[in-house]
Amino acid sequence: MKPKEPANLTEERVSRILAKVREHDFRLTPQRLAIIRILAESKDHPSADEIYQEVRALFPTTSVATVYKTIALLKELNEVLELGFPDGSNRYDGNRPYPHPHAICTKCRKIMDPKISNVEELSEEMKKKTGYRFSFHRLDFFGLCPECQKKS
Amino acid sequence: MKPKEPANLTEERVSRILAKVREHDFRLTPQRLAIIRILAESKDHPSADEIYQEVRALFPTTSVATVYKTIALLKELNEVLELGFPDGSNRYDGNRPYPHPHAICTKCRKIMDPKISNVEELSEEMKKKTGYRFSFHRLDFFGLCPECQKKS
DNA sequence: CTTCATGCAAAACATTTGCAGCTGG
DNA sequence: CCAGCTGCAAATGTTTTGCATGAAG
Repeated sequence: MKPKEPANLTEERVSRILAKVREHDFRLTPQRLAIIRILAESKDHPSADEIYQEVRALFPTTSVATVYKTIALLKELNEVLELGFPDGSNRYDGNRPYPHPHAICTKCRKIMDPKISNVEELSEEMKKKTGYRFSFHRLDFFGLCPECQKKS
Repeated sequence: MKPKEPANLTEERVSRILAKVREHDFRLTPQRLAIIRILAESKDHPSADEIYQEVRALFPTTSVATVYKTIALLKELNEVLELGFPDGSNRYDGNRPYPHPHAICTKCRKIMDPKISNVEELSEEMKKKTGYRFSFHRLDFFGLCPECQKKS
């Protein structure tokens, strides 16, 4: 049993995203609302297909295209973070849509988002050494999660 | 004009990789040798397709499959680093096959590899907070390179 | 010689696109 | 009402796979 976050946190996320959607004059369809809700509720970085399956449970005629288009919309509004992997699998984080470090299990694919200190320092150092002007970053650590360590 | 690395550095990489290929009893075909050489010579993180085009110039009958199989082989031997992106494009680094930070231009796609300090500290902090046992990481900063900043 | 690698084409996947019809505001 | 969204299916782009032929050791 995973301890559920208080509902009001989810609701806060949902209404923040809805506000932004309206603010940009995008339409609020039932499918979009469902996808937004799924992303705001999930703590486990779902894939596009997982989102698709969940929406289907509510709106059986929904197509993958709509899921991808909605995700694209949310990316544009900076309200979802896309985590793409070399094997083609994408995972989405609708709760922390800004760059942050991930701990990713290479066996069960579980992703954790601990808060850690001063990635900004590194960014500053990179900027000085390269002359680039950075707008975002990606920091992932790969290995075995505690459960998978026990099993191996 | 980019200053060419001394040829012996490339040769060092090539023979290190060749040694490892032989050591693991994999065959040394002309195609593999060509791909290894391309990776060792390149300073610019080529894509699979770019490697394919280069090999084709030398061995016109070479297939993409061979390129991918050879890359897979080199990944297995830890002699190439694969950088996958959400859009499906992959880039390869045959010179620094261990995790290291990248500065990636979001416009022209140029990649730089500056050496920066203490990513290990972050790794340690992540380990303490998550209980994961990490084996590698990925750290990329995205933004505009100096040239693209001027143009914009 | 024998096994492994190659090359071709087809398959596999995730994502995108074109378009007719539907619907939110 | 009508611009924008949906759903379907076909297209896309990249990587993988099956299998007959060829070459490394």
